[in-house]
Amino acid sequence: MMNKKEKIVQAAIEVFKEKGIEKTKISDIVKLAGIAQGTYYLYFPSKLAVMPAIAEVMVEKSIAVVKNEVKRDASFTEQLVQIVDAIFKVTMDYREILALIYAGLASTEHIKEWETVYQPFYSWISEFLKEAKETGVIRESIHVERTSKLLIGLIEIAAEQIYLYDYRQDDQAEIQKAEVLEFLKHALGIQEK
Amino acid sequence: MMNKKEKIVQAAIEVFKEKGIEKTKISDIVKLAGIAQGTYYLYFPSKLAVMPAIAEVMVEKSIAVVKNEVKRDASFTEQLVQIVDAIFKVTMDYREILALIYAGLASTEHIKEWETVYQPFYSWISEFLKEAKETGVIRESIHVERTSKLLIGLIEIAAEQIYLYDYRQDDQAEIQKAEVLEFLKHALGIQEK
Amino acid sequence: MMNKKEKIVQAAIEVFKEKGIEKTKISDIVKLAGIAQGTYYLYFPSKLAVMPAIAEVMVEKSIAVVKNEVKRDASFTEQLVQIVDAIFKVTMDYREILALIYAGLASTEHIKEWETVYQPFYSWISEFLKEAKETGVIRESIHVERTSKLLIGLIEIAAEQIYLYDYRQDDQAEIQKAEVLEFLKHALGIQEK
Amino acid sequence: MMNKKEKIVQAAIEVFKEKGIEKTKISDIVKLAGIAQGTYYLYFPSKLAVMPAIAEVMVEKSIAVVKNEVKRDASFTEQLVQIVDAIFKVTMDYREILALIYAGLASTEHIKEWETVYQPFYSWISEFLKEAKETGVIRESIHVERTSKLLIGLIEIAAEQIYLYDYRQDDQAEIQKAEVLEFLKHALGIQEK
DNA sequence: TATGAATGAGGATTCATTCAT
DNA sequence: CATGAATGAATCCTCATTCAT
Repeated sequence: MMNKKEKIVQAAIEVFKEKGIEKTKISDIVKLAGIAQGTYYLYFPSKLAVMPAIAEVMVEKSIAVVKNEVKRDASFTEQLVQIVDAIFKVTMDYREILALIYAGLASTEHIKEWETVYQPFYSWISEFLKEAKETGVIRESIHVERTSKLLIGLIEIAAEQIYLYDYRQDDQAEIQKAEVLEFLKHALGIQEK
Repeated sequence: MMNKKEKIVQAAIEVFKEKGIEKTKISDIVKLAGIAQGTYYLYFPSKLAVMPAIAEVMVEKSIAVVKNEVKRDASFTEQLVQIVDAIFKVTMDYREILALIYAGLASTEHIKEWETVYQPFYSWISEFLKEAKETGVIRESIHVERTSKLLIGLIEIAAEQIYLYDYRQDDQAEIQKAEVLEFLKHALGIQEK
Repeated sequence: MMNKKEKIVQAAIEVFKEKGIEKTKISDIVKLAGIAQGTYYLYFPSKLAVMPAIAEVMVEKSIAVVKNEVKRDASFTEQLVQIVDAIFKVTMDYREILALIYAGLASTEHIKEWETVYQPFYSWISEFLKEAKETGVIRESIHVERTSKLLIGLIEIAAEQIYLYDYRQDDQAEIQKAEVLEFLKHALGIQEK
Repeated sequence: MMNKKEKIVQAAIEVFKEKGIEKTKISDIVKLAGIAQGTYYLYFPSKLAVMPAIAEVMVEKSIAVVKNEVKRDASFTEQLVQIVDAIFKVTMDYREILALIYAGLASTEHIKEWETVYQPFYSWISEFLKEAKETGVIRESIHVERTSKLLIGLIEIAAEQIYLYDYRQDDQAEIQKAEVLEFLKHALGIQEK
């Protein structure tokens, strides 16, 4: 049984996703969470104050999807494909929330928390790159920490562009994935036999 | 002497930058623009309807900076360095307002206009890549239109990461620029003598 | 045709009188005033901010009633009777408002305005006492300004006691009036032939 | 060691005095009293229900001060001076809370209790007047019960006027006391050899 | 075109009160 | 008796939008 705070965060994610940030009413969130209006304010002092908690959950979800999709015993290239697939999937599913987290965090003092929240994701990718670098699969000159951020950022951007610009999403998504993958392979300097 | 529409757009940029989207009132904008409340609605049908016009101005500024910084007679790699410099500069200067535009457009039906507005920027980069591809400076497999979007997106993301995560901005910015440049060179498969 | 501000003040007096301060909603006031909810806030920044304006109107009403009831060509004692009658009437009619003006003013920063607002009433009574003192109708040792305040205060208090304590108001009011009149006559040292 | 009910009353006096009626929350009161929110309702059925208890404590304080200041073996006039001094002192010290009580009682059905609560004070003054009347020190026509209320009301009003209207309180208070005393002496028709 | 007073729907927030423990 | 987490009704105020001038 979830505690009330978790219920609120889950409900908030759901409703924000459904309605967007402006249209969402606290009453929608608490209705879905199955609690009273006032109870919300026992846990969060304002409408926007859930944002950091949501951000945390979303990043956890992203990591979980990536960890689940990626087969660690596959080849590096295969794993890269899986990572792109996973990030595209998460971004497509949750792009509205991700956008509003960004806007929500940006419009408050919570923006500093973003780095902390994303850190586990970066760390996982860093580790992935580090192994590949050590086995010579990617170029020697890669700086794994900084590259992990560029890599995640690039794939997210690529996924968002699909959503923004293309309406025939299904095939365009595959084309864009292929493009970003090709881009990434060269960027990482993959040398796989 | 600016006409009223321009005054509104300039004032809106100023106020949105100052207060963020939620906190900005039409009354703030018209006060700064020196016009009456009702006059706003002669030019824009709603609060968010000014966003595309703002976006347009901002993208024009971005393109102007890029065109100004890039020397078209330099080598491809030199021009790439200049492009990265230019986009970093614009993003650092206007990142707040750019985030707002994105959020503002995203929260309305105006989001489709984003592509139109950004198109001249993409076109310019596409042309730049096309020439390089024709002269064999970058790899043959590049799809210039899609790559132009990835390239701009990647550089912007890289610049934003500096702002988000690093406080010692001056030296970190240079390191990040170098990293993204290296990343890009490999991604594009540069073959320069 | 009254302007909007006056309409609001009149409606506020009416509704406060009817419902008391806690139970009164802004929506009640604007409904009675025949204006929109938001219009209220064009003229007064908060619910309690009408209070000084109400106070002013109430004191004006009090003075008007007194001036209307008192026949200036009657004897001093007769005029005193009329003053007592007038203040009792006003206090009975508007005691709820008077109480909440007092509470409302007291709970804000507006309390200093009270003196200004009551001043015309004091002045009128002062003048009345001054004439009587000059013609030797009341004792020589009277300080007219200070006594005017005591006199008004005493009559108001006497009227309020009736309201507070006695339910058979009609006859009790007459007894209390007689008592306060007797009290006052001695206090003023009336010497009327 | 105080019992819980007393703690609540004391805390309520403190908080109401500090914040006024509207701004005071039950949570403030219980926090200061050092008890749980629910415990309040074991002793008082509503927020305003504590008002009569506060009133009682305040009136007890008033009576105690009067009894303490007044020397029963002094002459009537001297005792009158002492009564005026005592009521001025109490009113100056507690005028805010007294105003609140009045407003608080007035805004509920508890107002009827005010008479009961004040009764001991009235009785004490009545007794004082009765003795004076019997010994011929004050005029025969005095109705002692009704006059006791007028007397207390008049002195309180006089004291409040000092607070409201005069900032140089020290000397003004003495002048006002002298004025009200003179007023009272005549009103009561004192005949002291 | 320009004005700015007027509108009124809408929702975040508060807080007195309850009740399961 | 005591607790304090939970409740949810109640309302002030905001502010985008309109429209008579």
